[in-house]
Amino acid sequence: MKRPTMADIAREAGVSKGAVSYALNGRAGVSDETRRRILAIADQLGFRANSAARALAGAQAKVVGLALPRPPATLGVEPFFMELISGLEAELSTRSYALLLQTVPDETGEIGLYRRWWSESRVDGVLVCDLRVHDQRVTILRELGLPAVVIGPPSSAGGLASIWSDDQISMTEAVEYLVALGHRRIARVGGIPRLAHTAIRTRAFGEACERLGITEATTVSTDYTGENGAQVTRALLCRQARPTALVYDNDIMAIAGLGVAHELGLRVPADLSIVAWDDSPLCRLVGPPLTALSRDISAHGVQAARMLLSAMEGSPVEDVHDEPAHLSPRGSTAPPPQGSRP
Amino acid sequence: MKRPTMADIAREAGVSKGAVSYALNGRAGVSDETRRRILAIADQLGFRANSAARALAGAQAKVVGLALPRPPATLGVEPFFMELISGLEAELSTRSYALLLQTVPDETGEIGLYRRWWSESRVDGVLVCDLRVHDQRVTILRELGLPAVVIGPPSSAGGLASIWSDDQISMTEAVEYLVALGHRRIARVGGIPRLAHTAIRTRAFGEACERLGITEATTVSTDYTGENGAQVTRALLCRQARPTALVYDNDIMAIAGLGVAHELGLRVPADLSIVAWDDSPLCRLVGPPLTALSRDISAHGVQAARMLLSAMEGSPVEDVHDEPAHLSPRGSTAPPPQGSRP
DNA sequence: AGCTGGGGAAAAACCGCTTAAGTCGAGCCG
DNA sequence: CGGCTCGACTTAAGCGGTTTTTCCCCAGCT
Repeated sequence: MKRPTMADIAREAGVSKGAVSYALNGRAGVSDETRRRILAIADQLGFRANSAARALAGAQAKVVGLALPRPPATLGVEPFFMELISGLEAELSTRSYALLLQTVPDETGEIGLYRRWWSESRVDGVLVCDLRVHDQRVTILRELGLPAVVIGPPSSAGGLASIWSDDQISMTEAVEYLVALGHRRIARVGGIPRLAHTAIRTRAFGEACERLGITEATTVSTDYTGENGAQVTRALLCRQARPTALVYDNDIMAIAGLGVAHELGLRVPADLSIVAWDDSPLCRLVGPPLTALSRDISAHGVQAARMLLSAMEGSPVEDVHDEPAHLSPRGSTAPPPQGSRP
Repeated sequence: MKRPTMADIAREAGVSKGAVSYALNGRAGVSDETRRRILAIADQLGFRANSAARALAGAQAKVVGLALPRPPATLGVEPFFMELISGLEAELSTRSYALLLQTVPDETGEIGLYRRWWSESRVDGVLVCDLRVHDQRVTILRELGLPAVVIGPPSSAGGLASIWSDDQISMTEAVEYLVALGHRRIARVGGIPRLAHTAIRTRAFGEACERLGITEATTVSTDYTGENGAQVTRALLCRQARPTALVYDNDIMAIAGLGVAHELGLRVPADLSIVAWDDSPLCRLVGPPLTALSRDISAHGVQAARMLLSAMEGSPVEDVHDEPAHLSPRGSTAPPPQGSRP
């Protein structure tokens, strides 16, 4: 089977390739009459512009890239990325952009990938996630002039357009809620510490606790995996004065934590309250359903894709401040057990 | 910043573009001496062949496509795809192939996507999953001559190379295990019925039950979502003579089912045994940990990518029969409650 | 001396599309 | 009626690779 080319259409319509190009791209230079004829023929032949040729001729590749900065093994369980991807996809596909995906082992690898994508002209723009506090990637991207949108706090975006939700607000809400329930010993199972949003959450957690007079407020770091979350939870719950409430940095760890609580014979929420961050359907499916900081990640993705598309068109793009995750109280939180109240 | 091109290298080295091409691609036609010089210069300039130009010149695009045939919303929770993707990625990235991802609403959309990918020369090959019993997609792909590997049973692959694990064996193992524990009323919460592997599992479930003299063996269909799984579970457990064991077609629904059991005051495994299919880390994290049919999806992905790569090279590719999912007994299965034994 | 053969490399064609520049006839104006 | 503008196309030059063809030079043979 042979692919039809513009030359075929031109021959068929008795015009030049150039005219066909103008007609197909909706540009001036051909009469409406001719345009219609060309479009009809193109349609009938099932013509599709060869993406390589188009990209080569200086137009866009119609591809955006997303580097996934987590080891492949941990990606599977983390619903965040898949939801983000489906949001991105939803927007990109309507504009017939494709999404190029690649996992990278670390920041260096990611920078190499951007360099390669750039020098191969493989993508028109990229989305950057998991921002570090001082992130080299933004520097490189600006240097390369590769359009990019950062999914993360603008404070670390180094001038690139960014979309984020204010984790400080959400964290504060969670802590206030727990304190209002009567909790005084609250611990946090945090994510990877070098990530910018983790830092923000850690600070917010600390500040909120201090403001509310909670002196026993620990944050323990993890790598976001369920195993690690379970491990840390176990350690926390075996302490002398165990916390009465745990705040997790993602939902997977929260679910793992729930499992550990069961295992140790602690009742949730009677003996232990649990708050998850990110509210995948899973949170509603476990027993008890988890109180979670929920936000619409997929919508986040849609928005990010939109921003990137307009950045690629060259229009100046404003940082977007998406709605912060808000607390959805469910069955996993309650006042602390009697004995542990002051 | 300007991208170095082959012309730049040629000028620098005082040779022609053609010589550079030969040198870089390790083909005959240049002396070792010249080749070394060219390679050195290319390296020093950080040269990367423009992927569009390369694709245009008839070489490969170095991209493989994966259409995700599920509504974006359900993708997030389903660990299967993400694990598959990370496996694919692991293999593809070592050979510097990129993975192009797109969600499609239905089979028609997917066929359209393949057509478009083909006519745009966007991909060198595709991976097909979620096979239907009589799947149109395989016909189209053969017609287009687009290299493809089917992730699913060869019976529905219509001659395309396929990689699969024998779900019949696994299903039989699960049923035998439950029956050996003493269960007599077993129900199955199945996946989307028009998918080929679902059909295979349904048949295997029915046959195994019949062979073992289990007369009350129902299969209920779902759309694989946790919600649907919960719903169906609720209905099954409210029946007159409720089943003492449930076999789920994925892990998400199994977890949802566990939640429902808790909600109804049934103890797992004392009152109800649960078997999950696909063993994401989640299964080990809930309480009790779920007995599951586990297989290495990521390895499956690696293998699939390898097959596709060799199919794209034109070598004949044998169907691969991956190891079937095998039962990992955990805390969610036990003999049925006393009263319900015959 | 003349012919052949072959290796190393230059030259040029080509892939399919975009786009600047050029052509040509029609319409308008002074 | 000459000169101009303008719309509708055509021409042709890239884009950055690959591949085919051509060319040159020199060794080897008759």
